[in-house]
Amino acid sequence: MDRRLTARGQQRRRQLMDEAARRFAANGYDQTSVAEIVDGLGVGKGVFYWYFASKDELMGDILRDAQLDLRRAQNAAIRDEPDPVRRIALGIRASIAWLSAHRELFTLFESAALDERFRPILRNNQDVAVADVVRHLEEAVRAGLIADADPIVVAHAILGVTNQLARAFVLTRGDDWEAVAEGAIAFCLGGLAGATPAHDRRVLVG
Amino acid sequence: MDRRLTARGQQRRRQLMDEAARRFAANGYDQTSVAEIVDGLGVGKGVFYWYFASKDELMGDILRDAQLDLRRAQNAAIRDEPDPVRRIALGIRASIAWLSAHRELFTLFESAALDERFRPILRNNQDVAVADVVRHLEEAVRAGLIADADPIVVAHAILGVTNQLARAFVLTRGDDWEAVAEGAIAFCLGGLAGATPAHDRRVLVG
Amino acid sequence: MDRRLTARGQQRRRQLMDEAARRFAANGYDQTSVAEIVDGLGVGKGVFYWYFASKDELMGDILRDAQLDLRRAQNAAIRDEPDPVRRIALGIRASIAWLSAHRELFTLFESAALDERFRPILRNNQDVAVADVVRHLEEAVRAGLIADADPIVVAHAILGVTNQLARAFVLTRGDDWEAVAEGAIAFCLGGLAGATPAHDRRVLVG
Amino acid sequence: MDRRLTARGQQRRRQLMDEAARRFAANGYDQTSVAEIVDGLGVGKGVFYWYFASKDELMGDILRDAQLDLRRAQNAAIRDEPDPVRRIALGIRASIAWLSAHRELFTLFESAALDERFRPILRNNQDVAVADVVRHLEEAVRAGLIADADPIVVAHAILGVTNQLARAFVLTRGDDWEAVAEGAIAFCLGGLAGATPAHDRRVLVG
DNA sequence: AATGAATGAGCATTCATTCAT
DNA sequence: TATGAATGAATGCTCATTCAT
Repeated sequence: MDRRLTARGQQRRRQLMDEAARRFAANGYDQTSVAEIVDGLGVGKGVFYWYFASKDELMGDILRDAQLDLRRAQNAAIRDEPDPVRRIALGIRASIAWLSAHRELFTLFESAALDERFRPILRNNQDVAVADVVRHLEEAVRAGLIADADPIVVAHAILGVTNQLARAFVLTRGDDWEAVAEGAIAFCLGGLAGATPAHDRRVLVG
Repeated sequence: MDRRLTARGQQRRRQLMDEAARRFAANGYDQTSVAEIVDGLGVGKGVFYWYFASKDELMGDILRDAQLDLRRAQNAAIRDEPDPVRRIALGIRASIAWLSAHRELFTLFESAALDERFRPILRNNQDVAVADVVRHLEEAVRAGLIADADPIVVAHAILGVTNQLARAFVLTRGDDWEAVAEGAIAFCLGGLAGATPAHDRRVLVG
Repeated sequence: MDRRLTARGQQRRRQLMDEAARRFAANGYDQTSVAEIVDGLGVGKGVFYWYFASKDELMGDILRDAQLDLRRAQNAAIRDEPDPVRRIALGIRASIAWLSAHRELFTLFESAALDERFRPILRNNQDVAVADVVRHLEEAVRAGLIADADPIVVAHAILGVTNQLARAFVLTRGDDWEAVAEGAIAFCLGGLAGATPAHDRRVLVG
Repeated sequence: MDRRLTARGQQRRRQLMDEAARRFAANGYDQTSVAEIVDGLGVGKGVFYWYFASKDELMGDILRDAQLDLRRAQNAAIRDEPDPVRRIALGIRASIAWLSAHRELFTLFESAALDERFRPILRNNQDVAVADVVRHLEEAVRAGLIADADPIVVAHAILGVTNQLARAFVLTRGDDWEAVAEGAIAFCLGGLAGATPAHDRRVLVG
């Protein structure tokens, strides 16, 4: 589906993606019909297939777009921060902020991760995210800032905390994302022991 | 659907639930047809509706059964352990062991949690799990064993670590569950700082 | 689509094939919808897909069935006839008789022969038919009964005459098939010259 | 759709008809979408409906054009030939030559002849062709050149041979059309007996 | 308890045609 | 003349559920 789109066309395409993302998140991909999406926009069914080759392709486009945006937000937040531990904390903050601002995309990520058809699209991205955190962790270990543990395991643990807290508090209860981010960062740094790594406490961002 | 079932009937019902759980986990609930399930067992379609009122009800039964079993495993592991921090660690171990032994049910939990139709069934259970951990946490705080932080947040963080590591290493890569459990427990206790709570290190089970 | 069918099932399947063949012949394959076929029989749409995996598969089954039947009729007509020229004449007669009795299948053959999707199914059969005639021709040449010409070309010419006369007179005008068969045989034997091959004239069957 | 067309317009119209004929022949009329045709030419969909009122009308125009051209070729080949049998032979030659030069139109004729929507357009023409051959035949019979048989039947037989050989050898196998024409003429003149009509053999053209 | 058969609403997708620019 | 956009009826096919036996 490679069409020369006018400005109006671009806009329509966006509308369709947004409407679809909203509904996919609310009711699930399979439970949402193309008819529902176009009806929600008050356009004919043909419009959909003018912009997307299939429902699957639309989903793929939504996911790829969203991943790119999330990644951009994370990188922007981390840029220029020399301290690797603070970089991790800033990444957690940025992630929760983004997930809070794009709740339906968060939901979409989670269900796509469980779906044979879409997992491949996400997998690569998840791997990149883990690799990023791993890099920070290794730097921090070398600098003696944190304990020496398998960085891949730790990276997954951090992602697990971040996602679960975002899901439980931001998504489900609508809590203030900054407080949630504080909690996530604190737990990741000190665990149950509540200790902070071996440098000053400025690491707690914000 | 409350039938007096013969022994053979009970067995048939089990077969159907197992076959369905396997397929739901592999291909998704919506992507799995009733026809597929009964064909997989080599029986007619009538059999299905003899034992279950609907596909949704079958899913509900599978989920409830599985939750009950997981909960039993967790309680059995914790029973008699006086130290609240060790209870948490034992709970993490038991959870990862169970998820490793019932991978398809783990997958099922995750997708059901995202599905309007089944979330209610899980929600209650998730809440109970959180409440359990919260109880251990509060006791541990009172005993001065761990730092004082919002126990609900911490409980969710622990669940997040546990599930994410189980998913990433046990489900996806098929790693040895005991090593994964060690990693999860270590991270939960000490975070990046790697400190262990203010009592002896025997807390690391196994 | 390999189902164990009861007697009633077999009957339904037949009904569907007959109804479909009639409509395909009348309006064309693409112009005939599955809905039309099942409505014509007063059954639900699901019935169709209980018996056939797809509309294409149904068409294939119809064609294969028909070819088998035509071939049987031809072979039955030829059996026991020692004279190769008479065998050809008998084959022409049998073909025109069959086409007259199954006009809608005749039409179906012709359109399938032009359709990428179904040509493969027919091609093989057409080749077999040509090969059969070729065999008779070669025997007749060896016996000095007919002139020596490229048998493959002649075989095609005979098929061309047979089909065209059947189409023009039996299908379109509804003429008596026996008279048409006489005309076809006469032309094939003698062409415009009107000569009959070098043996007695009993070759003109019937 | 009767537009005053500029030179460029005429050209566009031709382009569309050629592209469409090619695709209709290759994939079938119903299987070919208007979108496919205009995309193949790299123009917008509006162009199509500027030149043709509908897809059906386009097909009609293609068929009428082609028939006219074939008829012209046949007449040009026959003109000035006084011998009626030779006229028939020349007609066969001219037809096979033309069909060989316009294979996609040949295919189109055959499928249109089976289609309710287009048969009327062809029928008239086929009747004219038969009537032409009938006239030659009657003249030949009066002149004592050929045997006396129902001329309408014979005319159809001749068309059957011509089309079938053209289809089998020129279309399908790509054989040299002149050899195929020889075979067709020989069979039409002498049938299996191989006799040539009661005048000199110069009748075999070429 | 179990089977083969049937139902029919629902779905993704196609496509001839029209329209605004 | 030409384009991108839009329409909406129609199509092949699926599937949860029901029914007769």
